[in-house]
Order: sequence, then C-alpha cells, then structure tokens
Amino acid sequence: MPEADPTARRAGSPAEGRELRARGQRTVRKLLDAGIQVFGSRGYHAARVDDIVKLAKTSHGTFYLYFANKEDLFRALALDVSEEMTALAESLGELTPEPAGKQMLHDWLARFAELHARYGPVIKAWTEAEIDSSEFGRLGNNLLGGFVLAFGDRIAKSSATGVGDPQLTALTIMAMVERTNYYAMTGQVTADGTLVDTMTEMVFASLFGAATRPQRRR
Amino acid sequence: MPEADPTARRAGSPAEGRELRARGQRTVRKLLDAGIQVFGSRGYHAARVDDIVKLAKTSHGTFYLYFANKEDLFRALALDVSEEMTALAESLGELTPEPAGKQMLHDWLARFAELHARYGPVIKAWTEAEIDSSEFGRLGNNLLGGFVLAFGDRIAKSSATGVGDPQLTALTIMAMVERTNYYAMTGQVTADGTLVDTMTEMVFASLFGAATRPQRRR
Amino acid sequence: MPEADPTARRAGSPAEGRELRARGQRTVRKLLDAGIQVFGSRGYHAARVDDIVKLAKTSHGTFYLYFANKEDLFRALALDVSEEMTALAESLGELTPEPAGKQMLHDWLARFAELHARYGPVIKAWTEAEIDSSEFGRLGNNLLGGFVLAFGDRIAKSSATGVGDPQLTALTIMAMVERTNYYAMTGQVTADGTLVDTMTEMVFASLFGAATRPQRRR
Amino acid sequence: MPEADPTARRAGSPAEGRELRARGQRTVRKLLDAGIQVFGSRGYHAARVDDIVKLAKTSHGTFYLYFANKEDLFRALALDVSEEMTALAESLGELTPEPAGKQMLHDWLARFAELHARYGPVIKAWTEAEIDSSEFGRLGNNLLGGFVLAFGDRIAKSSATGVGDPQLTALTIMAMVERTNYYAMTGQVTADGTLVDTMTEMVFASLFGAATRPQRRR
DNA sequence: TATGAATGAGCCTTCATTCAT
DNA sequence: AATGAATGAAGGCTCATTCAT
Repeated sequence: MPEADPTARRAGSPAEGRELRARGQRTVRKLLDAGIQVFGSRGYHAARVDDIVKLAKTSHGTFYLYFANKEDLFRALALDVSEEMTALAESLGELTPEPAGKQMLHDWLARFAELHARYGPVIKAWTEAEIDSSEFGRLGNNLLGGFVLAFGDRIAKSSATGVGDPQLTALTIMAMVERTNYYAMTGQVTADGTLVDTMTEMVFASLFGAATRPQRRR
Repeated sequence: MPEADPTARRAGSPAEGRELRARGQRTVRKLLDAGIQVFGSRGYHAARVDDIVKLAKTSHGTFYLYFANKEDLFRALALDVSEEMTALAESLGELTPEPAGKQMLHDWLARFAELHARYGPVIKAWTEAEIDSSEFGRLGNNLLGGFVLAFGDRIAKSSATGVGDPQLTALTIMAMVERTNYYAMTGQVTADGTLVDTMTEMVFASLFGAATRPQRRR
Repeated sequence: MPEADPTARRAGSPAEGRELRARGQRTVRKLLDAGIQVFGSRGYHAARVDDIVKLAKTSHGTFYLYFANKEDLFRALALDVSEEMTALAESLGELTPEPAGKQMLHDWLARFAELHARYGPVIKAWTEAEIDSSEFGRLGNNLLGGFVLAFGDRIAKSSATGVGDPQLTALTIMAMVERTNYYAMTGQVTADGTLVDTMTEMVFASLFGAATRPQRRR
Repeated sequence: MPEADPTARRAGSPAEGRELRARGQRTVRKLLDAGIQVFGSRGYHAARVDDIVKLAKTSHGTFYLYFANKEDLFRALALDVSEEMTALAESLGELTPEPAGKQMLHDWLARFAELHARYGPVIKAWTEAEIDSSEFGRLGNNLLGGFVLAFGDRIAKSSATGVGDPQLTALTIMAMVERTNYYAMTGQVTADGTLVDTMTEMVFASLFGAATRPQRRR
C-alpha cells in the first residue's frame, strides 16, 4: 500500500524538479507539513505563523516568500485534501448485499480512514476556517457534497430499496463516517481496524438489513 | 473588588449564592444570549467581546462585571449545554425491535434535534475551544461519553445481539446523530422531520436489521 | 488677528461638547497635534505611529480608536489644511497698481506665510504622500488649483495687461510663494517680515512693472 | 570581501580607480537608470530595492555588489545631479535689461528646465530623503545655495538696483523656477516652451520692471 | 450597576540585507 | 559577475482586559 507521494501533486514540479529549485521545493514542503501539524494541534485561528515557521525551521520572511499569508497556506492544504477526497468519493464501487459488496465497502471505508488519518488535522481546522470564508465554506460543501452524491448514487442503483431518500441516507452515512474518524483522530476512541469493521456493519445493516450477518442466524 | 460571583453566571441556578437584582439578571441573560449567537456565527476564537457586548446592547465594563473573561462566558454556556445533554442522554428508554421501541427512538432523536437546534452554535464552537483548553476538552469528552455510555448500555441490554461491541456501535451512532444535526444547522441539508425519520431508520436497521421494515417483506 | 480655533472645525463638537466626551476630544486633539509634528520632522513614510503615540502621551490602542490608520490621521490633517487654504485663496482681493493694491497683496502674502508656518509640516509631507495615493494627489492639485484659479482670475481682471497667460503667470507666482515659504520652514532662509516684503515686490513688479517703485525714479 | 568600489558608482568618472569591465559598467548603469525611475515614481522611502532590481532586470545580490545599500545608490544619483546643477549655476551670465540679457536668461532657464526634466525624479525624492539624512540635507542646501549665490551675485552686479536684498530676491526667483519645473514634472501644468517664456518674463520684470516689455508702451 | 476610554502585549507582514551556489 | 533563497528586525494593527467616572 504505497503512501501517496506528497510531492507529486504540489506546485509545478514535474518529476523531481531541477537541482537549483530543489531547495525552494524542500522549503515549501517543510512549511506545508508544519502547517498540517500546527493547524491540527491549535486550530486555524489559534495557529500562529510563528509556530509553523519554527516547526519548519525556517523564518517568517521565507514563509511569506511562498505564501501570501496564513490563509493561503491553508488553502493549499485544503486543495490537496479536496482533490484526494474527491478522487476517493468517485472510486466507490457498486453496493451489493453479497459478501463481495461488503468487502468493497470495507476497503473503501478503510481508505477513507487512511486519508483522514493523514489529512485529519486540516479537515478539523476546515470547519473552523469555514466560518468566515465563503470560499472555504464552498469547498467544504463540495467536499461533503461529492461524497453524498457518489454514495447516494450507489444506493439508488443498489437493491437497498427499503431505505428512504437515497441522498438523505447517504448524508447520514457520511456524517457517521466523517465524525467517527474525527473521534478517532482526537483520541476519543482508539483507532484500529475494529472501527472500520463496526462502521462497515453499521452501513451494511442500514442498507441491506441484518440478513447477511451470520450472528443473526443462530 | 468582588470576584464575579460564579453562581451569577449559571443561567438556571438562582437559588444558591447571593441573588442578583432583576436588572443584573437581565443583563447576564442578554450577554449569554448574545454569546450563543456570536460564538455560533463567528466561532470561539473569531468571536469578539465587542460583538457580544454590542449585540447585548451593553458595555465592555459590564461584561467583565459578570464574567471573568471570554472563556468564562463560554464555559457558562457550555455547562448549560452539558447539563441538558446529560439529562437527555439519561432519558433514553429501552431499545426494542417492536414498533414501540422504534417510536421511543424516534422521539428521543427528535428531542436531540430540538436541543441541538437551540444549542448548536455552542456545540459548534466547542470543538474549536476544545483545542487548547483541557477543561473544555474534558467537557467535550464527557458530553459525548455520556451519550455513548447511555446508548451503549441500552444496546447491551437489548436483543440487538448481532452488533459487535455495543460501545463502539453506540459511538458510531452518536457520531452520525451529532454530525447530521450539525449539517442541518449549517444548512448543508434542510432540517425537517424527514431527517429524524431517516436517522431513526438508520439506527433501527443497524441494530435490529430490516425485519420490521415492511418494504423488505415483499 | 485671532488664531483659528482648531477645535471648531474638527469632528462633531458643536461648541465645546459635553463633559463626558471632553476626554475623547482632548485625546483626538493631542494625536492630531502630535501628527503635525511627527509628519513634519520625519515625513509621511518615515513617520511611525509609535512616534505619534509617544508624543501624544497615549497608546497604540487609543490611536486606532480614533483613526483607522496612519493615512487616516494624515487625511484629517490634510483636510484641515485644504479648507483653510481654500478660504485663503478666495479671500484674495483686487489687484491694482495703486499702493492700496500693493498693501492688500502684502497682507495676503503675510496671511499665507502665517498659515504655512502652522501647517507647513503637513504640506511638506503632502508631497510625499501624494506619490502613491491618488486621493491625496487630487487634494494636492485642488489646493494648488484653487490658488492658481483665484490668482489668475484677479490678474485677468486687473490692468496688468502686459503679462502673458494669466493662469500661467499665476502658477509661477504661486510656485514662488509656496516654495519660498517652504524654504523658510526648513530653515534654509530666515523667516521674518523681509521675506514677505521681498515676495510682494517680486509679484508686484512682475505684474505692474517697476513704475511705482520710487527707487526706479532716480 | 571587497567594499564596493566608490568610483564605480559615479556614472561619469571612469578614469580614476580600477575600471570595471564592460559588463559591470552596463549593470551599474542599468541600476542607476532604474533608480531614477523608481525613486521618481515611488519616492525615496516607498522605493523598494526589489522594484529597482526588477526594472534593471538583475538580482538583489548584484545590487549589493555595486552599492552598499539603497541610500548609497541614491547618493550616487544625487551627486550626479549636484554636479550638473552646480555647473549650470556657474554658467549664468550677466543680467542686463537689454534684449541680449533677456535672451541669455531665457536660454539659461531653458537649460534648467532641460536638466530638471532629466533629473526631476531624483530632485523630488531628494526632499524626502533630506528629512532624516543630514548629509542629503546638506547636499540639498548646497544645491540651492549654489544657485542663490550665483544668481544673487549677478543681480548685485546688474543695474537692477530697485530690488531689495539681492540674495533674498535670488532665493524667491529660484524658488519659483524650481517649483514651476516641479509642477511641470508632476503634470500639474503642461510643460512646453511657454513655461520658460513666462518664467523669463516674470524674472525679468521683477528685476528690471516692465520697461522693455513692448506691451507696456502702448 | 453601568459606561466607554485607555492600555499594551501579541501577531501578521514587509523589506533591506546577507549568503550559498 | 550573477543569482535568488533565506533572514530577522521593525512596524502596523487588533482586541482582551482594566480603569476612571
């Protein structure tokens, strides 16, 4: 399971950039990484450029060489998240009551958990940044919207006819998935495979009932 | 130089401690109400004492007459929420697969939605305030913890044996309930009765399967 | 010759304001006065809000209570100057070759010198501020423009038919008057009555020739 | 670590000191020219080294290879101006009431206007730089002083006995000449030959009266 | 009990200057 | 001879909190 290469999608670096620019590239990455950490631990508003700069072992001047301001760095991070999340949403397969469908769902939720573990801090700060920035707000909506649309679409196409409005169901499911991962991140629950298992059962049961669950058989 | 009387801050406890005169009572209430609004619309950090004071049509001096600082006002609000939420958590009845059990669940979720609609802004800001205040953090955990404990307890006592760890299931359920209500508050979904219905179905199905759902019969 | 009351034209203070507001009024005036001094000695860009605040014996916070920023304070000052200068321009009387006309000119130039002595520092900084602010620029043009128009008008109506374009002549005259006063302010020449006398002679001669000058008679 | 060679900075002195290679010469010239433009359009303080460097299509590092700092570049420019202006001051001929004298005056003013058009931006910034640099201040005084001395001397030697103190008269004349050219530069008046004509008339009339002006004859 | 003027620590941002390549 | 990334001191501005009335 290869870590997505963080270099690949940022700025204008085709493969690995040229020698001379390598330094700048490294600095930008240090700042972005520091940003993830600081936004995560302090939140958007409480995050100080000074914290980010210190963590990245660089200077204020350098920060403003690459980013217009705090918001700009955050936006860069948010865009990254947005892209990866959108891709994930679109990768959701067909929902079927068969074990294969359950497995697919399980894997998808596992990938969501993985992504969330990496970008959770940004997502957490996002909610806060959303507050006064319409752009972030829109991004936030689109992010969720993408998932709800994708999931709702799969529900509608599935045999889970028992549920009500597919979109609404999709929304509650995504609410659960997002928030449970958030709880895991903030340490309010231990994040191990069990969490993904439990979520899978929850979603599966809510869509197809408990029929396929062997325990119910006894 | 009298320390602001802590009892004065609690909106619902006029019995203990020196009573405030009617005028003071009114001022405190105006400030608390303004706090809910401003924390809700701006978030904890971005909320300005000036905003609160202006909305309450009073002055900075008066603010600090009743509250030690911004955090203090927020704590007062948070305690209110905490109390009401705890009471709600404890009021959850027995979970049964019968229609009566479903009805109980539906009513309970409706009451949750009601409470959330009232205190949502505070809950929203809570997440943000949590970040750097261990006390708020604990409050937050306890709040969620109370729900998870109560819900987990009811699951364990129910016939929903098919689910895995009751506590974990309870957590995912509460995650869904909380976050869906949050989405409703931020307008990312229209908040009407349908939402409560959908959540009820989701929870019910995830606990007892789709057996009671007439649609599955055909 | 009464000093123009600086209180009269600023802010919203009808006669002397109310008791409670007196404090604020005083603070604003202290800041404006400090502004004149600091802008004068350091120039617009080099002037530090800190300098102004220290001279006014107040704090940064207070400064921003009354002025949006450095530019705002400067604009307030500039408007004062603009108003007084415009009034002065309009007060120019009829230009005649008679001794009475010369006397009028002399008095008018003396009043100009007086005003310049008071507001010189602001006028000096103006040139600098003009550079990047179109608003200030326009103010500057209008200021000069008012004088040129008024003076040109008086020339056109006078018997000084020998001169070329009245407006152009007026411009050169105002250039001389303004700049000479500036030299006086910066100490490049000692500012006493002789300066006004010399300017009067200059202007008079350039308009009406040397005919009225007794020295030429011999 | 070689101190920037001071001779390198003087645009017109390639003879003394180590000669720069052609490339270096060109770079210095580009920087000086860019300096004139940027100081002119932005003013001394608002001028950014970055602006100069970009306009000169070179780098920060290169800038500091040839100039110790921003002030150093400005000084180089100021010295150029100073020299040319001093030369001009000394070239002023004899002031006589005859047409030849008027012609001489006219030509001299035209040359002043020419020089001002070229170096105006520097002169403009000079005033601002003067403020906090005693050296520039002195330069400024000397510059003006040279003109006043030269002009005063010519007045004293002339038959213009009607005027008062020759030095004072010279000062007001130079004030007019300098400021009118400044107005022309900033576009507050259109700069064509008429301006020089008008100034010539003004100066001539103020020195010798209107006797030679044909218009007065009728 | 209430007011609003005053305070100043703290944070974001700029830009002249240095340094490694 | 040239480059441009990096630096950090300095300055503008905000806002929670205090104080005089």
